[in-house]
Amino acid sequence: MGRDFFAHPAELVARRCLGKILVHGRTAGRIVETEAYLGASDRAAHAWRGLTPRTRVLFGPPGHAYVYWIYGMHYCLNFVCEPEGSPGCVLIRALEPLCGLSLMRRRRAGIRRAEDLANGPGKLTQALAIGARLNAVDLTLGPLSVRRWRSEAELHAEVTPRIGIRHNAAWPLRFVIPGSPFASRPPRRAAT
DNA sequence: CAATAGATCATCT
DNA sequence: GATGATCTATTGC
Repeated sequence: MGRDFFAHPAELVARRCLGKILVHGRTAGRIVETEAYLGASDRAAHAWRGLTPRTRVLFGPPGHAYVYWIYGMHYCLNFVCEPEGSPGCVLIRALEPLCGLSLMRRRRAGIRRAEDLANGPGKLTQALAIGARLNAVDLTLGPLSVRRWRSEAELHAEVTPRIGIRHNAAWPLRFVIPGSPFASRPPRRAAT
């Protein structure tokens, strides 16, 4: 996807990312779950406090990766959205593994089910080997990129509150492909 | 199945 | 010095 794909409000880009393919080297997966993070109005967003050394990338031009280290253990991957100066971004929360499955299994030792290889923000960065070196890279140049799968129409999205945050916990900014077994939370079984 | 503890460190107050 | 956009293993019902 080119720069124009990312140069829109984060909610819109988050929705449109569903079904797209995230590629890094020989590994790739279909994006099945995303979350939008906004700017100064969104206390859950890193950019809420404004421009700091860490959030510099978020205030830059769209179409770049924002990779941050969290809980002393994990990396999370975001796509910078909106025009330069506006810090909205999209957190990639889960992938359906498509290419390089054996490599992913090696990176995620001990995982048996394919559904568990990349069904969480920290898991997918481990499976695709996404780390601090990829912070601020341009997604339109590679080696990290987002691609369209065939000419798929915009998917219907299930919209829910975001996960794991304290502030604005009710805002409906999480987008999931309905029924996907690769989302970070399994679809609730239908009531009888 | 649900709840919880522990790992562990960059970032900002 | 506290906090956090998490994951895994373990415990308890």
